[in-house]
Amino acid sequence: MPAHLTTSSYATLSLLALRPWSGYELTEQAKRSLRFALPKSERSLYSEPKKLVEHGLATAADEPAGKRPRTVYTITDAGRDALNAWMTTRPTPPQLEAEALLRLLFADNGTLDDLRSALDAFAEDAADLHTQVTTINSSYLDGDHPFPNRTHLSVLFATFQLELYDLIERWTEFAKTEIEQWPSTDGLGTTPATEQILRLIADNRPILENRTSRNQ
Amino acid sequence: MPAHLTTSSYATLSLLALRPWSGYELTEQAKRSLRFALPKSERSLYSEPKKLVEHGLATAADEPAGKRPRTVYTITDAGRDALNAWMTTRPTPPQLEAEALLRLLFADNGTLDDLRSALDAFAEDAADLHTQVTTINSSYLDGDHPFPNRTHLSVLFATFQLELYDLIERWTEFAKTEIEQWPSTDGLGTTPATEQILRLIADNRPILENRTSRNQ
DNA sequence: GACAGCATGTAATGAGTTACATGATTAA
DNA sequence: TTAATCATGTAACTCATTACATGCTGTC
Repeated sequence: MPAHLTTSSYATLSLLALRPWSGYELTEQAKRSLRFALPKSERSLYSEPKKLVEHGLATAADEPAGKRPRTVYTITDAGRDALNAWMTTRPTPPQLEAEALLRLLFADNGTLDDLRSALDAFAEDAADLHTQVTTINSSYLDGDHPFPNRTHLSVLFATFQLELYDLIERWTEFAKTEIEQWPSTDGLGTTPATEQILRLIADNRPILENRTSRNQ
Repeated sequence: MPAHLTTSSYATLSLLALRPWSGYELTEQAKRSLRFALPKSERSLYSEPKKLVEHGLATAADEPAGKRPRTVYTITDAGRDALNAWMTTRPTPPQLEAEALLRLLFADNGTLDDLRSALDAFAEDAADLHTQVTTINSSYLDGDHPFPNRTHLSVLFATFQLELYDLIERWTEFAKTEIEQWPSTDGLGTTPATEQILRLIADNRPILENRTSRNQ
């Protein structure tokens, strides 16, 4: 009995729905697109297609490139059906993994400078990703999309990334302004600023808006 | 040679820096706080403290509760040093896992209704998390924090979550408005709306602001 | 005193990452 | 022709999740 299908399996299947790919091509493609929605499935895509074949959702064909073996995977009708069915199910909740936030939460184990560096790195990484997404999408204006009839999807998809990275950059600025007031990382407890933020939270009012540019 | 220390190890170590915990308590605590920065370390926290002990960063004491074994872990000086050192290193880039976004990227394998449902679920999950964070933090106003002298950290930490969930809710609204114009999920390619968005991206101008409330 | 639920932990399984190996292709 | 890099895949290992086992605690 083959193992159960995971989100990574369906992501792989979704790629196969576009066209047949070799294992290597799948990992490359995952690095480009899947990475922004399912980062973990980047390297594991050598085992996923095999699982799909076991389930009858794809077929494997050996197409040696020279003397090297090369396996090309193709989706089956059953695979398309499975994909259709998956599309009707409820997606799992979003999860953010951000080590920089962990550093903030436990910042009292380090210095203020450590915390500032962590926040700077957070913003930098977001700016990098921002640039990547902008570059790729700008090229679509020149008709450079690998699947031109899917541009409407990938562009709407990209808007989320851009907003997210923008948020990270704006929030980081805010956080850095807040900690400028701190004499140290530890033991401060409920500072006046903390209390103001807590009131905003309790009243469900926006925080960055109310505290940014109102210089401390 | 014990296995290498991961981010989860340091997260565990950070909790131990607060006070000693049993294995069970650690997993419970992880569900509360760590979950928002490092979602994966929720259940794996039974093996992490053992690894810390192997490295000499924590000690394990058997404190049976009745006849049941119960192991309580305590951080060592070497553990605090390791934590200090970790705090000076660069955090890894943030990663978002969002199956709902995957559904959007490959929406042409399903119906428009499937896509709408996925987006609704995305917003709902964000609203849920939003409520959770608001509830917990509101209680801090009544002095209800388990580590009162750390309130400044956990509240600033929470502001990021709130902004993120708010973004998800706003973006979802935007995305739903965009797809209202679509006759189907597949084959649209570069629609007029898509092209306008692409221009905003290329010019590095904000997207939601420019397209929301300008009714299509 | 029986049942539900909390507290506690181990074991088994499956997923994801890293390291490695090796053939093809291109640049110098 | 050597070196560098790309394309291709396997194997080993670590990590994460799930399932399970068992004892305590309260309550009706």
